[in-house]
Amino acid sequence: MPELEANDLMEKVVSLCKRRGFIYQSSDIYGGITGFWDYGPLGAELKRNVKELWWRQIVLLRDDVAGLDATIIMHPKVWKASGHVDTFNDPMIDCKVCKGRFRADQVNEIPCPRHPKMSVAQCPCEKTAPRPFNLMFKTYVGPVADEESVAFLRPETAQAIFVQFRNVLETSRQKVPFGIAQIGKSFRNEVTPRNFTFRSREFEQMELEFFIKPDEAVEAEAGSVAEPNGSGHPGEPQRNWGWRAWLQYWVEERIRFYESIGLPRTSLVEYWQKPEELAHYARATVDILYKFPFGTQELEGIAARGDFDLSQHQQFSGKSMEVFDEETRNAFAKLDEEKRKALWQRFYENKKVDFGKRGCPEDQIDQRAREAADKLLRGTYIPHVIEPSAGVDRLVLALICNAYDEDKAPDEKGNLETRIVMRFHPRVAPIKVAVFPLLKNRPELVAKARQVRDLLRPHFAVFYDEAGAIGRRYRRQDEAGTPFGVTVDFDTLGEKGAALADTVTVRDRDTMRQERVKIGELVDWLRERLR
RNA sequence: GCGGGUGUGGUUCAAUGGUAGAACGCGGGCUUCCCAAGCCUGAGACGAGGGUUCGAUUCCCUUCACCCGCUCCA
Repeated sequence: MPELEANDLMEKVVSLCKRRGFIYQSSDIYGGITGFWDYGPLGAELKRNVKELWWRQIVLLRDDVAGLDATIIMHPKVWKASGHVDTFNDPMIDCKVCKGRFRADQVNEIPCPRHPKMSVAQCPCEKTAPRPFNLMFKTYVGPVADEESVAFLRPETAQAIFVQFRNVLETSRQKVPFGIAQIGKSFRNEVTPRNFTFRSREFEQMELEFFIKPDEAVEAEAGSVAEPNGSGHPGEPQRNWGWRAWLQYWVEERIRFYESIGLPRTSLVEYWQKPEELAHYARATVDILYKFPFGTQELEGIAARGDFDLSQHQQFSGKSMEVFDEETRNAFAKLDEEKRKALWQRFYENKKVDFGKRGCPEDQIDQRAREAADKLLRGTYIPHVIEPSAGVDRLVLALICNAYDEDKAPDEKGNLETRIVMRFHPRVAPIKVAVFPLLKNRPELVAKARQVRDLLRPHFAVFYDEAGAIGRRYRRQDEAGTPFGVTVDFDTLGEKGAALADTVTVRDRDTMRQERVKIGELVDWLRERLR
């Protein structure tokens, strides 16, 4: 494709999305609503395919991940424990002059950026009144809208997984290491939704919380903790993997996934956050970015979060989030005294740091860290977690941007015309195969084509079309990204002899070349190419 | 949240203080033996609200949405 200006490309993508029914503005007839988008017929299929492929890859094809489907509204304490309420509930004051935003309770201490000798409270700049600034959508549960009934729409799906950790553990017969996966809607009242669907206020996430043993437990069991070699897929999980190896494993697994649905590796960027960028509870975070026309932006974040989340919920709920791990207990029992002591010490030191970060009272830190280290030696610990967290909508947008292409194709008279074609990977293509009678005014062709449609329909997403010239119908499907077009012609009816009878042409979206395939073999032929 | 820009059929664009046009697309019909062909025909728009005016899609105000730059982004 000739290099398009990024802005032009986005405009073309947005207009195609509307024209072909991938994405519309929410509440379009009322003028739209900022930050909300709807998926039309093709978009809905595309998005479903993405979610199903993720679920298949993460849950169905593995022994060690279980699924979950939790509610959007949860007990408000969930967001207390997670930190979402406190971090974002502070009233903020915006300065209209310097555009700064300050916590209302700090304006007396913070110097004004324009008048550094004065505090924000003292400076003459025009400022807004203090306003609550919380990115969580608030609602009320039950008929009375008072403070008692306040609840929030979840700003991420992850917390539901932590909250149901105990239940899943007990009913799924999983043992650490294992994961819990969930796909679902999340809501953030973003200040500035921007870039089409990239940052929306209502969006969908695909999140996995993969629970692993603390490194000290791994070392007790395996003798040492594997040092990942920096880059590349580390292969099948091993019992000596600590969090670093698991992190790398999931980064590579996820990149492979993106490649498997058609995003070339060259379109992706793997970004290891610098220590100063990390959230306070994160040990490491790797972003997988996609080179969107409007910039290289995050598709997925893979965070090593230690035991922060489960610990928080244990503290706030009073319910234990610990697991008893027989292997760990037995391993520690067999260790010599010196090694056991060394691992105890290391775990204890790490715990002290963690408790400190979580705001544990100074005078309790030491004792609680000791208790946790003692428990570890008896095989009881709070699992650590690796969290691959992906945005469905931004992935769909990436697939659409990646698929958009223009090339030149000859029309009926042989003149070259611009052809817009969505080069979706067949796995994600909304429609897998279109079926056409070559001409619609020949009842025999139409009848046969409908038979072929009915034959394929139980197996694939099929679109049947008999309107207009055959070339026009091919082009329509090019814009929908349909990888295959099946045409019933006169050969199919046996007019050129028995050898071609009951064969159809299959037209390839990308090459526009055709191949004759027997109707009886069509399902298998297509299935092989749609895998 | 701030500043700038843009809002006309599904899409992309025109014109106008006095009946809003086109191209492509879409529906129906004819035609057509493989890549947006042709013929006939049909449906379809001034983002919303207010104001000025005899009359507003056009001028003014407000609002909403989208785009660009800042800001924000657990």
